[in-house]
Amino acid sequence: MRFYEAKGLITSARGPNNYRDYSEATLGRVQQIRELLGAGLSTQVIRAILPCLDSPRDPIVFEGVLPETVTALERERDRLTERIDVLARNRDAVADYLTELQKRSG
Amino acid sequence: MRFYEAKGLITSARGPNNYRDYSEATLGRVQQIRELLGAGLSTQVIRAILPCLDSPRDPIVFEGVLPETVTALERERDRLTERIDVLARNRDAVADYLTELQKRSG
DNA sequence: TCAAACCTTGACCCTGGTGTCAAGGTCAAG
DNA sequence: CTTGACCTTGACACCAGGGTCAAGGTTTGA
Repeated sequence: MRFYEAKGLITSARGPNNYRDYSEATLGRVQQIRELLGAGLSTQVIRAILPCLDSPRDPIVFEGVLPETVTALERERDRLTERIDVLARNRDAVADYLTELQKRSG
Repeated sequence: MRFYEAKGLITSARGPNNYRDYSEATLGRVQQIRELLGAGLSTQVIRAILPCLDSPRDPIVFEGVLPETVTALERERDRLTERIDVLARNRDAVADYLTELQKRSG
């Protein structure tokens, strides 16, 4: 999607035709982005954490990371953990309800 | 929010004034709804799973549950688990990246 | 050469979840 | 009674993520 490009999530090289030329790594990233969007993350959060997600043919860079970036990543990590906790708690509630239902009908 | 009421997530009794009268249980539900919305769930999913989330002063009902409802809940439970897996995987990737950074700078 | 198939951009429209604002009804205090 | 604070509804506008469609350029193949 051009939307992702406009948001700075992916970059595309342009041929002399002005046609977009997606690298293999970019296609892998698109998969990751769709997965994360489907999981409820916003493009802002995805853009923040994308650099530390390994994708095929696109090694992670560890040098020259700003302290500001590190604190932002720590914050996103914690927010992800909170989000996971909320979802897990409610998933467990649904699961418990279902097992209770089965216990009563069994 | 009236939005939640329009979506069928909460109900409000009306006094003779036509003013909304939120019960204590409803206020608790609003908290849950906000939490789930913040975690990236849609109001449709929330409406589906709300009935099996216990809230203060509002016991869960186990009788007269349609088989259709049960399968819907099982589906939502599985979708929640998928979502949690995606988030946990990426959270771990961020965390691993951060520890690797610290290892290199330490 | 010429048409079909593809790409580009830009302009729209749509759905969800929110915020705000105006026009009116209701209530309590002065 | 009157003023101000609250509530109601409906109509907006907003942002995010996405889809579609027209107008124009490019490539490919007949």
